[in-house]
Amino acid sequence: MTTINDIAKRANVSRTTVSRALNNSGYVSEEARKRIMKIVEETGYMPNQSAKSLRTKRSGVIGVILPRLSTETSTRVVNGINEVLAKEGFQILLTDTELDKKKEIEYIRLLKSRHVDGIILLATNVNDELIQTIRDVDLPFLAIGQDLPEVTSLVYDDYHASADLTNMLIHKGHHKIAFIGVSRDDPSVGIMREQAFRDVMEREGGVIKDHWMGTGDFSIDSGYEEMKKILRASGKNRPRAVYAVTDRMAIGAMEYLKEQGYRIPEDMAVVGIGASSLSQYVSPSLTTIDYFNKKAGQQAAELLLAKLKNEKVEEKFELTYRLILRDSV
Amino acid sequence: MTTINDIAKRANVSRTTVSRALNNSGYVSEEARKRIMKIVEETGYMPNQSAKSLRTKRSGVIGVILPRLSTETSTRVVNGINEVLAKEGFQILLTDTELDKKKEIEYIRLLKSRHVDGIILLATNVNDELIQTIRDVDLPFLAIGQDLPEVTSLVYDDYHASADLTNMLIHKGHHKIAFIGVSRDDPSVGIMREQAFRDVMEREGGVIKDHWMGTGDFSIDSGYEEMKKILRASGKNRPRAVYAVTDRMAIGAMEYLKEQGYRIPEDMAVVGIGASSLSQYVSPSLTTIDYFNKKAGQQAAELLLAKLKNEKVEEKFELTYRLILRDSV
DNA sequence: CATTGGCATGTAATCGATTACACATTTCAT
DNA sequence: ATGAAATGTGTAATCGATTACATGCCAATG
Repeated sequence: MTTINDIAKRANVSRTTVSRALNNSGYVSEEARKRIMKIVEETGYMPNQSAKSLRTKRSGVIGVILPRLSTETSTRVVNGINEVLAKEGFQILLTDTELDKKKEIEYIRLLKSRHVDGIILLATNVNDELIQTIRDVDLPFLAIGQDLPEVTSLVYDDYHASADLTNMLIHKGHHKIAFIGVSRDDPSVGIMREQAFRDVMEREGGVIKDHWMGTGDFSIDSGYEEMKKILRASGKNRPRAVYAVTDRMAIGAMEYLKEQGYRIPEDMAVVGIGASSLSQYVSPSLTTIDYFNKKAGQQAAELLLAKLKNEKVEEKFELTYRLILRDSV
Repeated sequence: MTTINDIAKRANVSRTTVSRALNNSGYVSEEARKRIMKIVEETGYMPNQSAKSLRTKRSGVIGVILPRLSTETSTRVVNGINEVLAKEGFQILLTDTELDKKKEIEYIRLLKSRHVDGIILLATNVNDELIQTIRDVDLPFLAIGQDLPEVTSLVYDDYHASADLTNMLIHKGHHKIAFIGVSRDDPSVGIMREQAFRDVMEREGGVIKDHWMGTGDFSIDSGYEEMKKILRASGKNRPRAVYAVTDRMAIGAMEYLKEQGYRIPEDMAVVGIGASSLSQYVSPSLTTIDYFNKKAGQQAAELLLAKLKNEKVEEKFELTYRLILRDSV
């Protein structure tokens, strides 16, 4: 492996000059610069990033913490992040918490020790230890998906998105709507979306029944199972629509409905949230809400870059969404 | 930021002893060890990885190079890789070439300069400069998806998978099969799959016509467009089945067929490759081939770990696959 | 009792970069 | 002509860890 010293020797200068030439800092004669660059070309020399990072305290690496590596949402966000960061010469150090809150905290520390320049967290929950850890590591930090106090957060407007979706159902004539949510550990998905649903239903005179309210775990299977439970518990007085807080659960619900011979949307309307690629190609195509995840990733990366340049950035950002009306309603 | 020196001072030992305690190397008295560990706990000290890596030449980071961050195949593979590596305390440094061959090479060098311990490349093409670069960086290296000479490669058995799929179509009574492939830049997908198709068709008396052979670009849209072209060019004597080399293109083709009122599979059978989650939920569900991408990722990671431990590993590995028969045939 | 070897710890070199500071030379304004 | 400013280069310290080598102690061995 060639080092800066090798280059210096071959170019007959000190390594100081090589460093200056490479980083465009200080004065270097045109002559020396050319000589150095030529040798750099020839040898394919690349500065050792560990050494550089040790000295400068910057690594050109951004840590990204995901709840799950294999969901479309995560992938899209990472894609957006990467697009922006790669352009600026940053790399992504990826970690996957597998939805484990302990790991979330552990990884924040780990990334710090790995000298990342900043961290983007796709947050799924909010708790004091997490906030404390983020404060401790004292790095440019960005959260996506949950509103973390005193942390720059990009949040989806879950409340209004959910309210719009519910409203739409009601205005299409559905008053009896089943709901498939998730655990309240996840404030955005588990609480906000449900709250908006309940608020709108109440305001607009919809019918809410306890046994029409299911709780899944984000998976397609859980959507299927919850739908089954709801219909079995309902008997004759069944809901005429079902609102699942994620596309995957909505698609699970659709599967069960189709199996049981219900026609969608005539017998039962179905809606989800997320605009997954699945939602577009299932039959009938699923009405859903697009959260523009990729754009969220891009914006997060841009904000992080601004922070790295010591620009002041606001603390809260609300992301936009779009209702996509399709054939399932 | 606390360093090893801070710990040493507070524990009244030299940093050598702290290092030994932390790495379980050499002798450390039980007493000293306890004192050190206690302070480490209290301060939440984590060794600076840049310094460590500079000295030891190992970073605990594995570079992963993807052709595209946002495909299901990539995601599954990365997921498998991460599962295995995380367990061993490795992190993933992610790069996305956006299908650019230049970047592929650039990133290999970059990862080297970042001191990664090894590289896993999801390869999409094979060329001399690539091989040369891999040889140059001289790192534990693993390729997935293409057979790179003199590089440990995990390859999908594209030829036999494609042959099986074609055979299946023929034995279901389809002799007139359209084919939607991709550019020959990609040996595995662009050449092997087509070659197997042609070989089987010839052997089994299938009908191949030039205007039944399309070339897409992996996207759903391109599947749609190619299907349109093929049917328009065919007139009355149209194919009775279409084999697209990826699920996404198959789904695009299905979209067009459905739009035009063809019944699947009665009027036209459709098959793809990849076992995407889409394939399961489109209507009718798509017959496809599962390449077990996640397992491929796991195996790649395991092999890389073996290499890191200086174990000898073979150069070529053939991955298994599974034909999934669904309703589109 | 002298010697050997295990245990515990410390000193200082080292990894490969950046950078404060010093020094020499050239340029330029007054 | 002269001092100040600009230009070009080098010396050596530094970042935070690991590790070869040295040293001292103590118990066991013959």
